Amino acid sequence: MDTSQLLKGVLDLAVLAVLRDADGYGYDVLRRLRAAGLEDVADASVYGTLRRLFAAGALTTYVQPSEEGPHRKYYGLNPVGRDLLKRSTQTWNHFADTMSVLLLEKEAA
Amino acid sequence: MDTSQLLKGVLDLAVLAVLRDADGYGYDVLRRLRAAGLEDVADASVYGTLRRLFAAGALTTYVQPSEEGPHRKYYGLNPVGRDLLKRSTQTWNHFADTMSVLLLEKEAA
DNA sequence: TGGAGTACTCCGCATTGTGTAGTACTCTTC
DNA sequence: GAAGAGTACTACACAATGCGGAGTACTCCA
Repeated sequence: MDTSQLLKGVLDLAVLAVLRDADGYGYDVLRRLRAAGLEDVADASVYGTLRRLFAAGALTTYVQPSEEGPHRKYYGLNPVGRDLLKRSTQTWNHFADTMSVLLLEKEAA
Repeated sequence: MDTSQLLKGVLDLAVLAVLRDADGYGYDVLRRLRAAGLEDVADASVYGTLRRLFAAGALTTYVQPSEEGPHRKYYGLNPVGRDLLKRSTQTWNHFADTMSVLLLEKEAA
C-alpha cells in the first residue's frame, strides 16, 4: 500500500522532531528523515513543509554558503516551533494509541 | 491542532478494523468509530470511505430495511478486504513505530 | 404540523504530499 | 575542459482524501 497518505499531517511533526536536535537545511532534513526510516519521503515534500512551518512562524531561517555545492538554507526551531512540536507529539501519541486499540484482535466472546 | 489531516489514509484502516468484527452500515460505522475514540470523524468521510473501499473490491454490500428510519446499506469484509486490513495494519504498525522512535527525547551526549 | 433522530447522496473545497522541470554550484573523470 | 554526478533549492500543476453544507427521505414524538 501507499505510505504517502499516512504522512499527511505527520510530516510536519517529523520535520519538527528532526530539527529539535539541531538546525538543518532541506537536503539534510531529507536525509535525516530517510535515515530514521521514512524512506519514501519526497524532497519536494520536505522543502514544502519547511516553507509552511516557517510561514506559520515556527521556524527561524538563515543562509550559509557551502564548499560542497550551492548555499544552504538552514532552519531551526523557535519557541513557537518547540511548543508546536510538544503539542503535536501529544496529539500524535493519543491518536496512535486510539488506533492501536482499534486494531487489536478481539477475543472470541 | 487539527486531527483531520492525521486521518488521511488511516480512515480506510479504521473502517476496515471496525467491520472486521461485524458487518455495519454507514451511520453505525460512524458511531463505532467515534465510540472508539475517533470523535472528530465527519459522516461524509465515512460514507465516502465505504464507497471507495467497495469500489476497490474490498467490501460486499446489501440493503436492509429498518423500522427506525430509512433503509440501511450494510457493508462487510470479503477476502480482499480482510487481506487489505492485514497488510494495512502491518504498514501502520511499522509507520507508527518509526514515528515513535523519531519522537523519543534524545539523551544528552 | 413541526422537530429530532436516523440514514444516505452529491458537490465543491482545502490541505498536503508528489512528480517534473529548471537553476546553479562543486568536484571528478575522460 | 566538457560531461556527468552529487548537492541544494524553487516553482508549478496534479492527485488523494477528509470535510462542510445542502438536499432527500423515513420514523417517531410532542
